Amino acid sequence: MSDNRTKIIEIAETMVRSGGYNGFSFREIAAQIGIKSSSVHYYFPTKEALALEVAERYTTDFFAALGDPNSANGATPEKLRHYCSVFQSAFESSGRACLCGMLSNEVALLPESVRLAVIEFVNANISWLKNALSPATGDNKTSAAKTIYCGLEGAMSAAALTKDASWIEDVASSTLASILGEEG
Amino acid sequence: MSDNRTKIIEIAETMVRSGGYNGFSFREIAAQIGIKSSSVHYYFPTKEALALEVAERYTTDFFAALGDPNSANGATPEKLRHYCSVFQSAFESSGRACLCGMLSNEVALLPESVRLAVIEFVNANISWLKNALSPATGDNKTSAAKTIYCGLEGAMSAAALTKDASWIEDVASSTLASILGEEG
DNA sequence: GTCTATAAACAGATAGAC
DNA sequence: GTCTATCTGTTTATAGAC
Repeated sequence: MSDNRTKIIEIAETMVRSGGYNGFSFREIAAQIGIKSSSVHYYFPTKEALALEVAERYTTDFFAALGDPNSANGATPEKLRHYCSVFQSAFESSGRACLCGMLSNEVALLPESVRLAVIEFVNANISWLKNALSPATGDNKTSAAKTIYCGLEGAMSAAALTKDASWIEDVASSTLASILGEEG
Repeated sequence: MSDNRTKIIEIAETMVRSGGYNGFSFREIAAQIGIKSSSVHYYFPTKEALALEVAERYTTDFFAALGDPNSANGATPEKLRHYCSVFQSAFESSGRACLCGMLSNEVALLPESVRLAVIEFVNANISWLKNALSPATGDNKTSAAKTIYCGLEGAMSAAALTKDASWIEDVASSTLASILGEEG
């Protein structure tokens, strides 16, 4: 695996998380590495191919950080707090919003393959949360999962806008308090 | 007020809500009206000026739909349900995400005046919610307001991605149930 | 108020030399 | 694997005719 190939994906991720799908270009990625845009095309024939690989790598890394929701280690409260902390460090290490949260808003201009990758990220988050929630949540498991996920995505967006990580902390603790409270 | 001026703002709003700040162009707006891009420049000298007016009009219309949070008509539960319904109809009438939620993610590429307009929208939402929340919420009023706002923004984004309005319904009812439950 | 014409920059993408 | 050169189309924006 070439070093430049990895650099391209990393720079592209940063740029997408700053300006969305239309916010990155082969020319600017190349300039940041010190090569020409045609060399970027050597690794990724099209913009769609590059964006897709960025989304897939982001999803892989994100779920690697999350770990197994069915793990015997830790009960529901610990698992949910861990989930929130992954969002928090995703923001704090970059000062940027979630890649897939960013792309979600841009459905209309995404190539089909990228759109499907983003939907996959969302579905995987809901699944993870449903597995982490204890049976006591009952019939509302899906709603609870959606509420946690959407709250954190919205909080990351507000945190990026205001450059203030406390949005994520506040939303996380408030949301978890009510959901865990209901579980007793 | 010229008819075309209004059309320009309306089309620009639709386009920004589809593809963000980089997702609209003078040429395409002109084409949809049936004029030339130079005629769009007659009304709005720069892209920044147009985007700013779009954001301001969106904010004005949004808070007109919300009404006065201090109104004597209706208690906290009714006010909060009304707040959620405004997000819901903003999605259902367009199938698109929130204009300011969209732009929030794109801070890095926004002109300063537009960035400030988006922050103003966010702050105004938090203020509205804090006024609508009953004193019983106590010290956590700000966190509760942030949680409601971020949850709905995230839900609008997911709804736009999946073309499924139920995200907003689910997050709204789940979030309100816990906050109103805490208030007794 | 709308047009033509144009500028200067940038986009994604390709062909072919080295 | 990286380069030069180039194509085609797009962007924001301006000058000036009508």
